[in-house]
Amino acid sequence: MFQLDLRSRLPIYMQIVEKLKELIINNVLKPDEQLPSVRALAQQIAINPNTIQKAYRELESQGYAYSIVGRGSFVYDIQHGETNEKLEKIKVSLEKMMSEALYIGLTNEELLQMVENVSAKREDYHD
Amino acid sequence: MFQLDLRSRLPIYMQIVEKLKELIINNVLKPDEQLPSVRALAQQIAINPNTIQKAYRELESQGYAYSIVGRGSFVYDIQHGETNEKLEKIKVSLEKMMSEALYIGLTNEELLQMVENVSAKREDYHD
Amino acid sequence: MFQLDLRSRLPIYMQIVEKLKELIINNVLKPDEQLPSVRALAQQIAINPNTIQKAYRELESQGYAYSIVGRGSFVYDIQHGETNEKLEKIKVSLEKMMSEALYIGLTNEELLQMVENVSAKREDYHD
Amino acid sequence: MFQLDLRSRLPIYMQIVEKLKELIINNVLKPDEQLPSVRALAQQIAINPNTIQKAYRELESQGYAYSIVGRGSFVYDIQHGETNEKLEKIKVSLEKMMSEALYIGLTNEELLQMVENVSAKREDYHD
DNA sequence: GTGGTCTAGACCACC
DNA sequence: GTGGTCTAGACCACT
Repeated sequence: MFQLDLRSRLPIYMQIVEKLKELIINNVLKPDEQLPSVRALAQQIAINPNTIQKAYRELESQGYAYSIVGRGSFVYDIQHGETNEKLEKIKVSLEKMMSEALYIGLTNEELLQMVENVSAKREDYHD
Repeated sequence: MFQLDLRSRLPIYMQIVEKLKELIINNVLKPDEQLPSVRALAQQIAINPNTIQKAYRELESQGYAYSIVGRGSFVYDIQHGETNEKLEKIKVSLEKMMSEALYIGLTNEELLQMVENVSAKREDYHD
Repeated sequence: MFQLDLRSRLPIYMQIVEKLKELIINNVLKPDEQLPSVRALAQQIAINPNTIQKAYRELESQGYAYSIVGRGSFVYDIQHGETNEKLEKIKVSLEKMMSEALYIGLTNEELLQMVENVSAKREDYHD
Repeated sequence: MFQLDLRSRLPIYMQIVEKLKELIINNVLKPDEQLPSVRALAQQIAINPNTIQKAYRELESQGYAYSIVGRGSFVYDIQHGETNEKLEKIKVSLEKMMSEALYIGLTNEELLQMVENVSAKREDYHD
């Protein structure tokens, strides 16, 4: 589940952030569900607890989780937050990346197909 | 043309890479066209030539340029190369980013609209 | 009345303190009026009595309540006490916060308007 | 300049954050001005560099500073950012604190005087 | 020399 | 038990 690449340029704590965001976005971890404890996850993937905590803190400042001392860390229900700024930023990044993909050889049809796949996948979660 | 953000977290050489990629992707710099010389560009944007060189090396390793000793650097005609790996990578990134955008509130319609915009823009370049 | 946010970073006992202070400040709980008993409040909001007790102790040490063994806890009539220290502290905090608000874009007019609103609200309580 | 209270409940790194925010808000540290380096400040106030870095990171996530590897940390020009959410939050806090101050015994006149003082102080900086 | 990452290990507050 | 703070010390990328 947590396959880290210790040699990657991407810091370990960011890799953990990415993995967890993916689980949250794909609704594997649901709003208000508890994340593994800092110590437990640290032991499980054999990483220093401070690194895990750094990841959780980053997740928190990105609005994907919240922590309560003595209780644990939990998935933030994004419905409660304002996401307009984030959305604008991600739209800019998306456009750049789409342009690059088309340049490299992705066809319009393939791109549209991707959009449909992703959209369909999301709708499943709402069942 | 080269407006760098010296305050960005993104290293300067990577900003230069991004700018050049954008020019290449948007067909401003065409295949086999010569890139500005390291010294010329360094002087133009008031940056250490070493930084420019680093950017050009990175551009090369990403498959967007090639250099001929004693002649200079040129835009790589990506059609000639194998882009499957790159394409697969970018597709993975694109899917992740689309999922995230939908998660934080982008609607399917807005996403489709973005795709159409980007596609339309590309077709213009081919005129 | 006691809507606690179990997801908040603020410890539960401090949330209770804040709520009670709000009720006292807004004259809902009047001087020398009895506060709900530890057990009653604990049951009402489904929280461990120890936590309530801790809140009451904090309220006491902040000068908003006093307790009589065997009788219960009561609202302290702050007019009777020395509030100079508290007042000085809160004035310092207020100035800091006002400066920050102005720095991030609040206008003088908006700030004045806020003062008028708060003042007007207080005068109502005296009716 | 940096008088820390090691026995305070407020973590050291947050005390540093508060001090620096104060300097920024009061225009002592101006936009794009360089903050002391992590190591330099750590040595100056005899605190572990990691703690300073944590403070700088927090300052960054609050939108008051930005850091560039190899260059240093700098004051963020808040004009560039969107501050509406922050402003709404601080307005709520301000109203609560004003109510409390009036309850403890601050008069309307004193409160108005404070507003004028703070406003006047800010206008001076614009000269 | 700059900020950033990571580890190992200690101690604290909260519940 | 939970997350949070702090230290000491090593190593890396960027300029």
